[in-house]
Amino acid sequence: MDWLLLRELQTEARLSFSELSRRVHLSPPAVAERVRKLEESGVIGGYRAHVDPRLVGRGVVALVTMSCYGPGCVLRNPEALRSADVLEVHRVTGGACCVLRVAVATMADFEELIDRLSAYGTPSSSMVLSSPVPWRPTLPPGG
Amino acid sequence: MDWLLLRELQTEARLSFSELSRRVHLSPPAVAERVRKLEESGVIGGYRAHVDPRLVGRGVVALVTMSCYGPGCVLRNPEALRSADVLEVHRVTGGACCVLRVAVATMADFEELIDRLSAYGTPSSSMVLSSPVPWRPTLPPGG
DNA sequence: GTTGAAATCTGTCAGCA
DNA sequence: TGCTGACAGATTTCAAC
Repeated sequence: MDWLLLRELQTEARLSFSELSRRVHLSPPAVAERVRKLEESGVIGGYRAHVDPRLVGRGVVALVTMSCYGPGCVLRNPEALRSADVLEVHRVTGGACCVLRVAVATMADFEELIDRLSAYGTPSSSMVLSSPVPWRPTLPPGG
Repeated sequence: MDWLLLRELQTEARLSFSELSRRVHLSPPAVAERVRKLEESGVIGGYRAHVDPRLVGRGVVALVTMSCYGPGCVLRNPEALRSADVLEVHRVTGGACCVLRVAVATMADFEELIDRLSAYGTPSSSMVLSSPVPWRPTLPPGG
C-alpha cells in the first residue's frame, strides 16, 4: 500500500492528501498518516520540482569523473563542490574517486570549472548529449 | 523573479501557491500564472517525491557505463532499458555510449542485470558508496 | 500585478468499528 | 489500523481595476 502512495508521489509530488486518497482507495487521514511516516523514516527525502537545465541557460551538461585520493581529494575539500554548477556528487568504487553531474552555460564556463576541479585531482569529462531516461520512479524490488 | 519561484519549488515542491506568494512577495494569482507558464514551457518538468532506494530494499546502487555502438546498442533496443532497476540513462560522449544509474536489492540481482545488459554491449560498473551531494537545485547561470 | 470575495477543497479532529 | 462525519481554515479562481 505504501508503494502505491510512493508511486503516485514520485510522479506527481503536488497531489493533495485528498486526491491521493482517491487514487489509492484509502481515507484521507490514513493517507496523511502513512505519508507522515514515510517522510519521518526518510523513505521520502523531499519533494522537488524538476527543472530542465538546458531550458534555463545551462545548456552544457556533463558527467565528470574525478580521480583524486589522499588529503587533496575533492571529497575532503568541501569548498571544491560548493559551486552551483555541481548538481550531484556520488562517491564510487573503481579507478575513480567520485562522479559529478554538472551543468554550466557555456563551454568556456565548463573549461573554468574543469580548471578549478583540477586543483583537487584529475577530472575526466563526458558530455551528456541527451537523457533517453532522465528519471524513473523507484519501484518495489523484485516486483 | 521566476528564479525565486524555481528555487522554492525545487526545494519544496508541495508548497501551495498561497505559501509561495508569501515567500516571494507576489500575489497568489501572479504566482499561479508564472508557475503555469513555467510548466507549459517545460522549464518545470514535473514534481517528484524523492525516494531513497537504500531504504526501500534497493541497497545496491551503481553507475553502469555501457560501451555499445551499432544496431545492437542498448539505446536502439528500448526493451533493454525497460527494467525498473534502471533509474536513469544518459547518452554521453567519450569512449562510452551511455551511463546508467541502477538500483537493485542484492549483488545477485546486480549480477543478473549486468548479464542482461551484456547482450547489448560491454558494461563497466562503479558501485555508488554514498552521495555526498545527492542533489542540488539548478540556479541561474552566472549567479 | 493587485485586490477582494465567493466557492471549493483541504486537513484534521473526535468517535467508533 | 482504518473509516466516517463534521468543522474550521486555507486555497484556488474569478472578476474588475
